[in-house]
Amino acid sequence: MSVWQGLLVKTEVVSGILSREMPILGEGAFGEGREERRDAAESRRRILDAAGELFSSRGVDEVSMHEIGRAAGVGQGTLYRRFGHKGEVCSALLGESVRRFSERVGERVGREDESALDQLGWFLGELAEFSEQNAPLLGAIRDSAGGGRRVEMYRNPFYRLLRETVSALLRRAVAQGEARPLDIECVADAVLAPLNIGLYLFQRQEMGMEAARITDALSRLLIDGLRTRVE
Amino acid sequence: MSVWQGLLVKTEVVSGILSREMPILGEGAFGEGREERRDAAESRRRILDAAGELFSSRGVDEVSMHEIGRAAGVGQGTLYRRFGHKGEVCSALLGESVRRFSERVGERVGREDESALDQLGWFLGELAEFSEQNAPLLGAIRDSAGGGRRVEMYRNPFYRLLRETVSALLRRAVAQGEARPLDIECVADAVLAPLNIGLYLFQRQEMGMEAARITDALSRLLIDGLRTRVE
DNA sequence: GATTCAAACGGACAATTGTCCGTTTGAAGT
DNA sequence: ACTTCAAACGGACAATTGTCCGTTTGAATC
Repeated sequence: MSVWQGLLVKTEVVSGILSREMPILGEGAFGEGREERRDAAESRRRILDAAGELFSSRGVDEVSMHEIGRAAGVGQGTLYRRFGHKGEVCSALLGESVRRFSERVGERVGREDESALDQLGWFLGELAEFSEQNAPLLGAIRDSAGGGRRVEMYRNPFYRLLRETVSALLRRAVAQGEARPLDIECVADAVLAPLNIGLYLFQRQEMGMEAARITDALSRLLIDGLRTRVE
Repeated sequence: MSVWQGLLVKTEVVSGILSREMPILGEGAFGEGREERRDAAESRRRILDAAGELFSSRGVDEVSMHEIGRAAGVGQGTLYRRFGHKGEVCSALLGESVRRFSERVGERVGREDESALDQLGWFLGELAEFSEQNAPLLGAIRDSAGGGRRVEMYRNPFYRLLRETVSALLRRAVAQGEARPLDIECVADAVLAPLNIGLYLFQRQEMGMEAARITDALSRLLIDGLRTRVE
């Protein structure tokens, strides 16, 4: 069971590249096959309700899976059948936020009348804002992706959405002569890396940097750095 | 007990900025206070020997802390007194590699006769090579930095060494007019982020990218991006 | 309504991490 | 050599994660 499993989100980002239905995460609809059985659907809801309650009252890190099961009134088998690990519970709880984020991004990044690099700068700001708002859940998701799940972070649909968005913007920027040529696949990951949740929280909380300082520095480094030289 | 505790390494990097003794990690010498008691020193060695043996025969992820203790012939109390968690065992085992790495870097980055940005490009290549060589231990260290230890990754002396090196190079590049002005503190983290072990392994193994492709793309993005425009 | 069975259920169980605490010991001072 | 005690020792114990498996149930079919 993948971390980002469940709900489908219609994404129409960047000239059709992501225009097909793409599973993101969350509670609810299924991609294919039959619908969830009624008891299964109720367990899912009860688990997520209980988890949301416990997380907001005591903090994500302080709540164990057993505790979630107990509060939801379901056994361990049921809990782990629905959500393979705590990261999946957190991913499901993020569903609504991700949906809003991807819609907001889709609206603006779809337009081709605006500079691609400007849109990329705006996108990085939005992503920072998203991380800021959802830091506890994102942190727990990161924590749960260790050992055999180490690469899961980068294979899930949400990260792929981010990467496809950045790739598409870079592609357009290069095609229109706004940015110099580059290895788009590889650079897309590199552009996203400085906003990984671990580093972001460290800079914000331990180094005491303002959010605007971080996004400004990234814009200057990456966006201005990519821009074709004015000679 | 910090992840990077123990051994001292003499670092003379970049015009004296890191010239004082700086604790990095490892087995052996202590920074201050009395020496380790003989039984404690022997426990440490036995633990590290056993861990090294088990790790190389079965893989880091497949070995538990209890197993290490049993193989080393020490109790759990002793094991956890020496190394607060598995990440610290891995850090200690990395000691020798880190020492060689920092010496190699120190030799070249100390010289001011070479372009700072060229040195930065070389440094990123060395760092990628280091990650490649030590991927299993680095991965396990990353995994162990979760929950309450989420920021530990960025506070440990090894990461600080990396950041100081990058900062110093950026500072010199800006001072000499080779790079345009920028927020050095913030950009140093951003420059290092694309080489974090999780992403690096994903690109190498899952995306099938060659090491040279990754470092080339980073050089073009970051180094060329920072370079002052030729007008 | 009865039959059927894949899916869901729950709770015991195994494995791992990390802590606690009563006992032992190295080494410094007398 | 004897005393002293901070530090180290080991192993039981608590907490958490994740799996297994016998039992139950929803819903499609007859």
